[in-house]
Amino acid sequence: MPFPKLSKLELQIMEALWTLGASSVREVQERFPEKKRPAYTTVQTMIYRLEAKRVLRRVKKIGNAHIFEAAVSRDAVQRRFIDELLGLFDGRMQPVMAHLVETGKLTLEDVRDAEKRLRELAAGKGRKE
Amino acid sequence: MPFPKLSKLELQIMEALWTLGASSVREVQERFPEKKRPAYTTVQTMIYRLEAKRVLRRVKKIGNAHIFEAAVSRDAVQRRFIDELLGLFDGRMQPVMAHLVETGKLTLEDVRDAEKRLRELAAGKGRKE
DNA sequence: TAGATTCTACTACATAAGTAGTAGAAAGAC
DNA sequence: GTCTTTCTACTACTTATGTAGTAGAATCTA
Repeated sequence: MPFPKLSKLELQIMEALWTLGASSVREVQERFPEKKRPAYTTVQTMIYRLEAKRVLRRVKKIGNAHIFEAAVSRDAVQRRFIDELLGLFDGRMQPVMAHLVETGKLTLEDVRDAEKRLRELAAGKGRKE
Repeated sequence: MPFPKLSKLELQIMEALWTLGASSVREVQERFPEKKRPAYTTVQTMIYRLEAKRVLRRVKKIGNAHIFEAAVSRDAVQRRFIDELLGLFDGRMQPVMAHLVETGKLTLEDVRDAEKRLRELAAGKGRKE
């Protein structure tokens, strides 16, 4: 398998890297909302662990600080996450969708988009894009 | 807050209880596919822990075995899970939906249903229920 | 009722995840 | 060139999670 599972904090750190691009520990740390900002060394530790897992890598040095960048794509990781979650629900999407709609997480546009995509898929089913 | 977060295994155990209704440790254990079935005492331990968290409770005894039942609803737990997931993605639903469609997790029916619900909500917006 | 079976109630232990402190090296400020 | 700041590289500790063994009580079976 391409890469291991990421925990919540790890994912937050990756989010920072995906958003900011290559960054230092400090930059990642400061990406956390002040209220729930972990200590500098906490972020550092997590980054080191992610490095060990090959999920990110150090690309260069600026001043005395290392600069890190993501080594896996946001999409790949998200897919993995979603699959895990669905696995837990045993694929029963109905309640999931219902909740998304009720909480306004899903817009009509999102849904229409999905519908369009589904239609396309249906039309070309059997083919491997 | 009503109840704590559940880990993956814990969730699987709850799934068993939601599906089977009040059950013994043995019944829950046997709900796992043979290949990845944890030891009896593993399930027992998890059930005890869930009991400590008040997520389930023992309701009676049959023979020398305790019978447990869920003390929180499947819906409530699922909602919580979904919200967590979204939080991690920072609410960006588009990739989530895309992935669901691509992997066939979402049917056209699911989507149409959501669309209908959204329309209803839009029509009655501002109103509660 | 004696032996076999099944459970309970504990205990134990490994790995992961979250959190952070410390010592000393490097760089920046003047 | 010294003083200050900032980082790195370790180390440490706590809680959660997954996993399961053991001793002895309770129940079932002949």
